[in-house]
Order: sequence, then structure tokens, then C-alpha cells
Amino acid sequence: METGKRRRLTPEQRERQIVEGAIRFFAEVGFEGQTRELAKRLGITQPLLYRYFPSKESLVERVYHEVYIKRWQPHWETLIVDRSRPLQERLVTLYREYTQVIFNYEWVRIFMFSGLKGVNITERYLGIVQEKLFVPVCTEMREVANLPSTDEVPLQPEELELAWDLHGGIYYLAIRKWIYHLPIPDDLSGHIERVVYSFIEGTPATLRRFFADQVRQPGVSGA
Amino acid sequence: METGKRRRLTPEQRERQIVEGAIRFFAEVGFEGQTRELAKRLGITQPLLYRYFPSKESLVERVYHEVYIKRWQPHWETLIVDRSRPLQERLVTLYREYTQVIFNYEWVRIFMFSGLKGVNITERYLGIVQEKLFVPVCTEMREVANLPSTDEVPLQPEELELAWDLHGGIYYLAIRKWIYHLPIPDDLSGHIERVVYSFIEGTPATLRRFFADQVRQPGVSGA
DNA sequence: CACAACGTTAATCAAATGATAAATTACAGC
DNA sequence: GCTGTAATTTATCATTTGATTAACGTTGTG
Repeated sequence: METGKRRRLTPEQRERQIVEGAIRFFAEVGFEGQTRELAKRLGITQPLLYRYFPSKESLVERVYHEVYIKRWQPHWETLIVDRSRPLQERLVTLYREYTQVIFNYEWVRIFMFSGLKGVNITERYLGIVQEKLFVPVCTEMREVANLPSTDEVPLQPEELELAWDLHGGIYYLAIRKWIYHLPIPDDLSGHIERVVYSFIEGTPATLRRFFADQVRQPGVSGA
Repeated sequence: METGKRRRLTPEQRERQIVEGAIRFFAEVGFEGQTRELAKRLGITQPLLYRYFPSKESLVERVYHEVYIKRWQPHWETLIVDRSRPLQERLVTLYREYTQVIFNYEWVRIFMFSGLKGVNITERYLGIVQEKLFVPVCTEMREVANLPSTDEVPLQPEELELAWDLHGGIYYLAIRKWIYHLPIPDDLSGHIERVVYSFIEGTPATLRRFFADQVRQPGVSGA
């Protein structure tokens, strides 16, 4: 019954170990995962968790914080609007860097568990993504497609959806891999290049057709 | 304590009611949802569930069966290869019909819960989707892009990924709505038209570039 | 109107689970 | 090496949860 050695760590080390372990654990089994099982995996006893976190809920909060705060790279926002580089290049760079941050087991699964559970972290996070990434992307796309700037003609929801679509197609790769357990291409970088290329090639025509229809039947969807 | 009326149903009606309720219930809270809570929502007592299903597990099995079997429309497979209609039209029709089947609360959430839990239903289902839908789509795309048929040059994984990307972009709408609780456009039909249009417009160029690169550096990713 | 058949329920069990309190032991500083 | 502090564990509690049992009611039939 005795588990051999009893290792005594500094509170900082132990807390770190618990948080890291909790991230992996909750990412795997969800937040219904039991504290006893978590403790077992950490090689400690269950009550010890309660010495470091007053409740399971507070530990979960900590996990959220650890996974989703501090990972956002503000320079993405400036990267998109840097017109000294072609938009395609900017988008490829952006998505290469972005996937480097979020394409991992913990990020993807915890985000999905949170969404299913109704934790508002998903809504808040994606609100930021839309504001800081998709809106600028659409603004730049207007330029590439030789369409009026967003100052002249305000951004339409339908345009934003095309950015969501690009994003969704890429993120779906992560879902396939870490949630559905399906194989995805090794060459993520090349894939990003191709879907961005398709986006750049296909979107201008779509936008021009959309705005042409708009003129013909103005506000048919809005009013 | 007495719950007023006690309704007496035929076994068929009662079973039907339990299954329908279980689908809604598990879609909402996941499979960790408790039998007592389910019974409460159905307005029955918990042991009654066990008169109809020997265990919670068997009820869950029944839910899977109910949601994912019988919904696949075989005519989708013939629709894609019908060259009497433009590919764009076929794809728009396909995705309009497909989303009509799977764009709903129960389908999307139960599928996601299953994936997270590691139930192999997701892998099996998406295997079918790839075989029956994406492969034909890619084959047809070769035709549209004026590229050699798949008889001459076998289908490349990279091409398949472009079909996955189209699919992922669309399915991501469902994830946004029923998992992340975010608003999505009312006009799903119009959106599908636009992303398919972008796909048709953008993909040929991407494919031609891909195959050109292939010739230049043959098998750089495969071997 | 009696009664059999069966749908329905209250009561309850055993195991699991989040949380607490008290006992134990590793380790730093003298 | 002591020794005191605090890190860690053992033991335990109160609920919750899947599952079972036996009693209770309702309904249709002769």
C-alpha cells in the first residue's frame, strides 16, 4: 500500500506540477475528470490538491487562464495590415504562426470542452479573433479585389463570413486530429499555403459577384 | 411529493419518448448526464428508464443509432457525379441538402461529445464522408480544372485536403452555432453558394500550381 | 365486478466523488 | 544530529450516482 518515496517539493514546484498535470488531464477527459484520478496521475494524494487549490473549480479556472491567456500574439494584428508584403504572404505567415500556438492537444480539446459546457471563454476569445483578425483581413481583401474601401462601403457580414470560412477550414484540421483522431497531412505549412492561395484566388470573384447582386437587389437579406 | 398525474403509455410510446428525450438531454449535457436528471425532464421516475433499457450504456448506444443511422442520403453520391449539371450547382445542392440533415443541435453536439470521448463513431462516419463525397468531388474537380483524370494521375492527398477544407469551413458554421453559441448568418443557403463559388474559382489555380510544383520536385512530400 | 397483466413508483444499496481534519514525515536551519 | 515547520498522507464525511427490489395503480377483459 505504501507508495514508496514521499517527495517533498517547494510550493512553487508542486503547484506548477499540478497545473501542468491538470491541463493534460482535463484536456483528455474533460472537466468531469475526478480529482482522485488526477492526483493518481500526478503521483500524489487527492487531498494534496486541496492544499493548493481551494476547490476543483478554482483549479479549472487556473487551467483556463494558463491555456488561453498570454498566448495571443499582438503582432499578428500588425502583420495583417502590413501592405509592404502581398496579402497572400501575410495570411500564410499569420496562419503558420497561429497554428503553431493553438494546434496542440490541450488547446483544442479544452476549448471544445469549454464550448460544450457553455463556458463563455469561447465566445469571448472568438470575438477577439473576429475583431482583431477577420475584420482586418476583410479590409485588406477589399484592396486586393479592387473594391471600395471599408470607409466608403462598410464591411458586410457576408464578407466576414468568407474570413470565418478560411479560418474554419484550417481549424477543422485541428478538430480532425485531436478530437476525431483522424490523420491530417504532415505538411501543414504547405496546406496552409494552398488554402490561402485558393482563398486569394477565389474570393475576389465571389466578392465582386456579391456586390453586383447587392446593387441589383439592395438589402434583400437585411430588410 | 406525489407528482399529480401518472400517465400510462404503451411501451412503444414510452420507449420513443425516452429515446427522444435522451437525445436532447445527452446532446445538451453530454454522456455524463445523470439518469435521474433525464427522468426528471421526461416527467418519469428514474427506475422506469431501467425497465426499457438494461443500462445507461445501452440507452446511449440507442441514441447513437438513432442519430447517425438512417440519415445518410445515398443519392448524394450520385448527385456529385452527375455531369449533366455544372459542378458548382451540384456542390451547392449537395451542401444545402447535407446541412439540412446535420445542421441541428443534437447531431452536432452528440457528434462532438462522441469525438471527445473517443467513441469510434466519428472516425467511421467521416471515413464514409471522405470515400463517398470528397473523393468524387476531387475527381470532378480534375475535370473542371482541365487536369488529367484520376485514372491517369491518382488522387493526391493534397487534393483531398482541399475538399476537406471546403467541408470544414462549412461545418465550422455548425460548431460556431451549437457549440460556441455564436451567431451565424441567417442566409445559410446564400453562404453556401458563395463558399462553393470561391472553391470553384480558387481551386483550379491551386491545383495547377500544385501539380506544376509536383513536376518540378516530384515526391518531395511523399518519399 | 373481479382480477390478471403490466406500467409506474418509493425505498434502498453499493460504489464513487468532492471536500475536510487529523496524523505523519521530509527537510531546512541551527 | 536535533527540532520545528510545513508538506504530504491516512482516514473519514456527506452527497451523488447507477442500479435493484418490491410494492402500488391502472387498464382491459370475461
